[in-house]
Amino acid sequence: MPVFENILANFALHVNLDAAEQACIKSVLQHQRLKKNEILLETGATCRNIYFVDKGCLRVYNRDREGSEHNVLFCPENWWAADMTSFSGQVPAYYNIAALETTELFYFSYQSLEQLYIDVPKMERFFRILAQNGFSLYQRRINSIISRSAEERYLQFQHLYPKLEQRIAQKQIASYLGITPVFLSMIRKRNG
Amino acid sequence: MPVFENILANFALHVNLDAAEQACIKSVLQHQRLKKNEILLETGATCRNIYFVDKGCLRVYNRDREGSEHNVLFCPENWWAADMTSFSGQVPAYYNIAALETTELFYFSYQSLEQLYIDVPKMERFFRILAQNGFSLYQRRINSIISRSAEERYLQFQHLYPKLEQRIAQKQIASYLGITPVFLSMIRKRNG
DNA sequence: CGTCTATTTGAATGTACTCAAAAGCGGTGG
DNA sequence: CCACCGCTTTTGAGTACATTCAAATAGACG
Repeated sequence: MPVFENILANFALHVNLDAAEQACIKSVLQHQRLKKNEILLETGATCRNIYFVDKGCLRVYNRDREGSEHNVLFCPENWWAADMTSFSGQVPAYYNIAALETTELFYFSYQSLEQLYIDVPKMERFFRILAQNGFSLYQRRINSIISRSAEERYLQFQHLYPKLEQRIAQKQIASYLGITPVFLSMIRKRNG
Repeated sequence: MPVFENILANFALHVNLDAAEQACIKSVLQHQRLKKNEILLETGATCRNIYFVDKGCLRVYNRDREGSEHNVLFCPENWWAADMTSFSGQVPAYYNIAALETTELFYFSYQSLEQLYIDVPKMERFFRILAQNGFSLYQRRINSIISRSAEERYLQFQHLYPKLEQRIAQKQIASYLGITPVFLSMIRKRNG
């Protein structure tokens, strides 16, 4: 039986839910467990669910024509993950999503979330705020990439995702920073 | 007297509004005209309004420690502009917003939009979808910056903002691409 | 028309990449 | 429990992409 503590705390960051609303949400929330490297979504498929990471870590990435992968986002505990475009329009996804560790998720299917917007209108507000926050996170990330050197971005990564560096492979971080693993290794050497 | 045609068409992309709802929206929509280089929002101030560009073009940018500016977004006709974090939380802004041309805007103040979410719940949906779309636009932009060369990004810029290149200064585009105006000039030379 | 700013051009420099090889580390099976 | 395999990280050398600085040219606007 899953524990709803983290996800309810997450909702509580933006909306106040009464017991009936919480019950309504719990009744449609689904639960899933992923092993390391398991794939949750593949480019071209439709992103049918929006995921809350209860434990573990996901990465959102895509593969370019040459076949190399680029991470756009890490989702450790208490982050939400989806290909937003694919999910909200129910169209083919641009991104892949995979587990970097053994991961436990809650998720809403597209249909159950649309119904939930009707049954619990506060959820519409919650996901609007969530999207806006994601929006501003990305806006700053763009800022960071266009205005800072790889070394500065690496230090920002450490700040945004405390302790994560110890949990995941360096090549994943390099991919997130937009540099090669070789160059990240050199940066790390410089920074003790 | 402003013409509501463009902005109503914009709402209609995501929600169907009846005459009463439209009237309600019109009654709180405000209008503003900006001259070229006029500033709409400055870093540190609170972003009190969310703007719809009816005519002209805005840029969203910030200034780094060394004093140089970095554009994160251009907003020509039919785009929405705000510092989302600042607006949605009513906290100090990270970005500046300024006009690249003579620009005509519609806008909602924070208070009037919060009230509008109550009076016209469809607007909650509209702005959730808007934020999600912005979110996915940025996600792809990050992808583009971390995986493509400056030259490829320049070609993508031309595709995302057709004709805009003719309207604004090259140094603005260079700032958006995260390169120097000098290097953009070299790229343009190569591409005929 | 003159002034101010933007763009172009060129040379030298620095940042980050590729390729290649060696070293380290984690898991699996004997 | 250790040895081996495969993958990740490190190290080094040479290269490509993008920058800085400086000067010349072109454009915009009062």
